[in-house]
Amino acid sequence: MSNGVNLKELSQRLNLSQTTVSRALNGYPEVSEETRKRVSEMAAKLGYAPNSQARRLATGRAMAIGHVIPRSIHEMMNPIFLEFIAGAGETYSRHGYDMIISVVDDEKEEDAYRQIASRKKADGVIIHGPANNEHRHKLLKELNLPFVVHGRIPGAEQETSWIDMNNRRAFERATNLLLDLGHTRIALLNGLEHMDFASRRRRGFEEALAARGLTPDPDLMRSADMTEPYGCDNAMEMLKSDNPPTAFLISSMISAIGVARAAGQCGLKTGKDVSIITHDDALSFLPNSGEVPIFTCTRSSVRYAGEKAAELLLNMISNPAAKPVSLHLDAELIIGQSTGPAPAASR
Amino acid sequence: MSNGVNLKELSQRLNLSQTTVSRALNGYPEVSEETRKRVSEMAAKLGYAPNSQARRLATGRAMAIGHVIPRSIHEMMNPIFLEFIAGAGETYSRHGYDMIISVVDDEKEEDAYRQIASRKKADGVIIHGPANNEHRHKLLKELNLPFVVHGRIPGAEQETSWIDMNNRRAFERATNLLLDLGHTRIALLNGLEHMDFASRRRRGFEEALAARGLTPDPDLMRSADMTEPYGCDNAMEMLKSDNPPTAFLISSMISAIGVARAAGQCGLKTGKDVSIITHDDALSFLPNSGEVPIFTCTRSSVRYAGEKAAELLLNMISNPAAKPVSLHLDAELIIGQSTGPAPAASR
DNA sequence: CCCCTTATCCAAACCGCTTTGGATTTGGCC
DNA sequence: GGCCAAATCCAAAGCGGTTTGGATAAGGGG
Repeated sequence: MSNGVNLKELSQRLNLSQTTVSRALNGYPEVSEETRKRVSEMAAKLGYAPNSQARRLATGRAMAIGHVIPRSIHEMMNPIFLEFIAGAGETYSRHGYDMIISVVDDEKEEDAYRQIASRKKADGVIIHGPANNEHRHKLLKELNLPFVVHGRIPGAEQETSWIDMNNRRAFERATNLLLDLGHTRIALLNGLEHMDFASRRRRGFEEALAARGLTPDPDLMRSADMTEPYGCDNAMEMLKSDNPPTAFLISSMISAIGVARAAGQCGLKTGKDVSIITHDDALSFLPNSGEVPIFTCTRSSVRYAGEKAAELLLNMISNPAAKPVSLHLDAELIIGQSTGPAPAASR
Repeated sequence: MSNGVNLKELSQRLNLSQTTVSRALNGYPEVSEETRKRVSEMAAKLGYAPNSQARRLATGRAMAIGHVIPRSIHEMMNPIFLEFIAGAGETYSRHGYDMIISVVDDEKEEDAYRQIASRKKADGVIIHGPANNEHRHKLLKELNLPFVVHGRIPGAEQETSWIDMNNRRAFERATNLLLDLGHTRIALLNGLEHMDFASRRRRGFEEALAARGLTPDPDLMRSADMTEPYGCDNAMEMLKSDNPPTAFLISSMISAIGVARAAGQCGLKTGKDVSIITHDDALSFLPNSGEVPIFTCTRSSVRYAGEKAAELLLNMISNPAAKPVSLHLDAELIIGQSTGPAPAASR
C-alpha cells in the first residue's frame, strides 16, 4: 500500500537479479514465462512501478512532449488551443508519454525551447500557431529537437512535418456559397492576419471574389483576436454604415456569436436579413450540431488534429530517419440556419 | 552550439571536480566567488544545462506538478480549465517547475494518480472540479501526494488546502440584486449540480429567495454542462411558457450568451424586457469589460485562482509539515447592461 | 613558531533503472 | 557419453547529476 518498493527490493524479495526482474517486466525474451509471471505478480503485490526519472535517465528518452506557449499571446490562450491539447493528450497517454506545457513570457520563448533541448525535458515539441514569418522551426532544427507544426510554415512546407486544414479552400467554398446565394457585399472577420491560417483564409476569400470579378471592399475586412466583442463591435459598425454587408464570413464561432448579437441588436434576423458563415473548430463547449446547426460553417475538428499531430510526432521520434510527413485535413462545408438568399436590394 | 556538454566534461575543461562545479552553479557557499564566476562563464560558453532527469533522480524531487483530467468530463475540457491552467503554469515556470497534464479515460483516473505517486512523476497535483461526493482527496492522502483543491470538498474543508470563490454568497448577492429590481420570477441556469461549486450557487440563489419569502419554481431551475445551446434552448423554452421568468441567473458567460440569443429570437430586449446576470470567470477570449460591461455579472478571475493555487501547492511541497491553508476569493458584483427593473406585469 | 579555524576543493557513494557481456544449466543430436 | 546451441539468469557498468565526508591550504591568535 505504502508507495515505494524499488527494483532492488523487489528483486531481493524474489531472489532474482535486478536484471532479470527488469527484463521480465519489460517483456524481454530472455526470461522464462514462469519467472515472468512470478515477477509480475510480486510486482503487483508490492505495488512496484519503476521510477520514471531513473528510467528516463537510463534510457535517455524523456518520454514527454513539450508544448510551449508564450503567455501574452491571447491567440494561444484560447479554447482552440485547449481542444488541440485535449486531443494530443489522449494520444500521448495512450503511448505512455507525458505532456508538459510551459507558459512563458514572450521573450523567454526561445529560452524555453533551448532548455527543453539541453536539459532533455522532452523528446519533441509541437509548434502552435505558425506566423507568416515563422522562425521557431529553424531554432528547433538547430537544437535537433523533433517537432510537428499545427498549421503550416510558409516556405517550409516540404522540410517540416505538419498537420493543417485546408484554410484557403474552405473559405473559398464558403465565399462561393454566399456568392451563389446572391450576396455581393460580404464582410470578412478574420483572425490575426500575421498568422498563417488567417492569411490563407483571406486568400481563399479574395480569390473566390476575384473569380467572379468582384474586388473585396477593404472596409469590410477586419483582422483581430477572435473574441466575442470583436465580432459584435465590428459587425455593428458595418451594419450601421451607409453601405452595409449582407453577409459575414467569420473565422471563429466565438466571434460569430458576437456578430449574431450585433445583428439582433440591429433588428436583423440572422439567416434572413443577414447571412453568416463561420469556421467551426468543433469545440466541445460550443456545439454547433443538430439536424440544422445554428451556424452555417466550415468545420474541422481541432481535437482530431491534436490527436493526429501527436501521432505524427511520436512516429518521428521513434523513427528519426523518416522523411517529413504532412496531413492535410479537409474542412466540411455544412449548411445551417444562418444563411439564406441575399435580401433584395431595398434600402 | 551543439547541445550536449555534461557535468563531467564541463568540470574537465575547468580542471575542477564535478562537486565544485555543481556547487558553484547551484549557489552553494563552499566555493569562492572567483571560481564560481569562472565556472558559470564556461558553462554559458559551452551551453551547459543539467540534465533534468539526472537531477531529479539525484534530488528525489520531480520538479513537476500534475493535472489529471478525465477525458469524458466536458466540464473539464472547458475554457475555464484552460484559463486556470494558464495561471498555474505561470507560477510553475517562475519557480522552475514543469506542468504535466494527463488526459485519461475516466476509469483510469485513479490509476493516473497512483502512477504519479509510485513512479514519482510529480511532487503534487491539483484537484479540479470537486464533486459533492468527492473521493480523490482520500486517495491522494493515502498516496501521500500533496495536493490543492480548486474549489472545496464538502466535509473536508478543514483538512485540505483549497482555493475557491465564494459561490454561495456571489449568487445570493446576484439574486438580491434582481429581487431589488423587482424581479420575482427568476430562472437559474446552473452548472452540473453534482459539482460542489454549482450546489453552492444554487444554495445562494435559494436562500436569497427564501429570505424574501419566495420559493423557487422548480420549472425555472436547470442544471447541465454550460454550453451555449444549453443557455439558448432552456431560455427559449422558459420564455415561451405560460409564466415566463423576467430574469435569468446563469453560471457561465457562454450559456449567458445563449440566453441572450434566445431573448433576441423572442423579440425581447436584454436589460429591459429580460434581465440577465451571469457569473464571469474573466476568460481572456470572452471579455466582459468596458465602462458598462455587456453582462451584469459576478466576476472572479479563474486565472488568478490558478496562480494562487499553484503557489499554495508549491508552498506545501517545500514545507510539508505546514497545516492546510485555504484561500477564499470574493467575487465582485458588477453592473452591466443586461439588468434592469422588472417590467410591469402586463402580459 | 605551532595549533586551530576557516575557506576551498575533491573522491566516492548514491539516486533507481537499463543494458552489456558473460556464466551456468539444460536439452537435443550424433 | 560428448558436444554444441539454446535457455536462463546474473554481476557490473553506465546514465548524469547531488551530496557526504574528508583532505589540503591558508589565515589568525597566543
